[in-house]
Amino acid sequence: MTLTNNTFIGEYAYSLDSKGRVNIPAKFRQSLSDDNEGTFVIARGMDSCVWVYPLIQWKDIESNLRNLSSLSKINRTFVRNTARYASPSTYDKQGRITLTPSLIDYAGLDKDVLIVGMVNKIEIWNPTHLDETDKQNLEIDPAAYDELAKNIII
Amino acid sequence: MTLTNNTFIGEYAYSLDSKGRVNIPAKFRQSLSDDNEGTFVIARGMDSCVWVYPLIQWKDIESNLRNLSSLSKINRTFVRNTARYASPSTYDKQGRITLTPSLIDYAGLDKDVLIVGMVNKIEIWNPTHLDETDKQNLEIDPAAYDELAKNIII
DNA sequence: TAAGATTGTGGGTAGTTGTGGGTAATTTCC
DNA sequence: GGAAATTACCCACAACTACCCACAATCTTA
Repeated sequence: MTLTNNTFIGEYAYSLDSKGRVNIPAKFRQSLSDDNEGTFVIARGMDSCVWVYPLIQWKDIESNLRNLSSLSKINRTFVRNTARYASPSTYDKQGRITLTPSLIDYAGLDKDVLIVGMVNKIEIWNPTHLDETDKQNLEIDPAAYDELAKNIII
Repeated sequence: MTLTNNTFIGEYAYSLDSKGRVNIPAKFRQSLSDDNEGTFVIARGMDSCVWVYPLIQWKDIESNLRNLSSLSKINRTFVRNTARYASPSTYDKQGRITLTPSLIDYAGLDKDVLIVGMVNKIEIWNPTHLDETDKQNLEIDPAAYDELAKNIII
C-alpha cells in the first residue's frame, strides 16, 4: 500500500551510529520513485534539525537557485546560505544515509534520533530539541493559525 | 550518486599548499561533464573570494559578455572587471587546481580555505572572511530576503 | 503458531580522497 | 644563450569513506 510518490508522513524513533549513519524508514523508501536514484539531499533545517529531500525534490530547488543572478548581493547570500550546508547522500544496501559531522552538530544530534515525515521532505531531530520546540510553539499566535486556515482545508 | 551535471553544493574545509594548489572536492569533480576538459576558469568573486567556473559555464558567461555593447560605460566597466582577472586552470591527477598569486591575494587566502558550492560555480574563501561577510549580511533587508524565499519552496 | 521474509543495527575491509613533496620540462630574464 | 625561477607532472602515504557481510528483532503469511 503506497501513498503518493515521494511523500512522507509519520514519526519513527531510530538511532544514529558511530559512523554518522541513520536509517531511512522502510515506508519512506518504498514511497520513493526510481528517478531519485537512491539519493537524498541533506541540509540545514530552519529549526534545529536536519532536512532530508528526495533528490527529485531538491533538483527543483536547485533549478530555482540557478536562475538567481550573482550580480545581486541578496541573491548571492541566499544561494550561499541554501547550497552551502546541503550535500547529497545515497543510501546503502541497508537503507541508511550518512550525515555530515557539520549537520549532526547543527541539529545537536545524539544516539537517539526522531525521524519525522514532513510530506515533501523528512526531518531528523534530537527528540529533546523537538520537545522544547513544541513547547515554545504552544504560544503561537492564534491569529497566525487563522491566517493559515484560509490557505488550507483540513 | 549523480546530481545534475556541473552543479555544486556543500561546504568543504581544505588547504592551500605552498604551491598555490587547492583540491577540488571529489564530489564536485564527479559532477563535471566531459566537455569541461578538466578545466575551470578562476576569477575574482564579487565578495572577497575566488569564483571557480567549470569551463562550459564560463563559455556561457563569455557569450553573454559578448552581447554587452561597449557604448555604455557601465558595460565597459563590467566586462573589463570580469574578464581582466579571469584565467583558465586545469586540474592535475590529484584533482587540484593552481590559483594565481593575484587571486590568492585578492581573496586574502591563507593555508586554510573553505570551498563552497554555489550551484553553478564554486567559491573559495578564507574562512575568517566568510564569517565576517555572514555577519554583515545579517543586516540585509529581511523583506527582500523573504521575498526570495517565498518564491522557492524549500 | 511456526516458518520465512523484512527491517534496524553493528562492524570489518578495500578502495578512494586529501596532502605533501620530488623531478623534469618550460618559461623568464639578464 | 645560459642561469634562475616557475610550472607541470608524477609518486607516496595517511585518513577517510563506501561497500560488504552478519545478526537479532520484528513483521508477514500460510
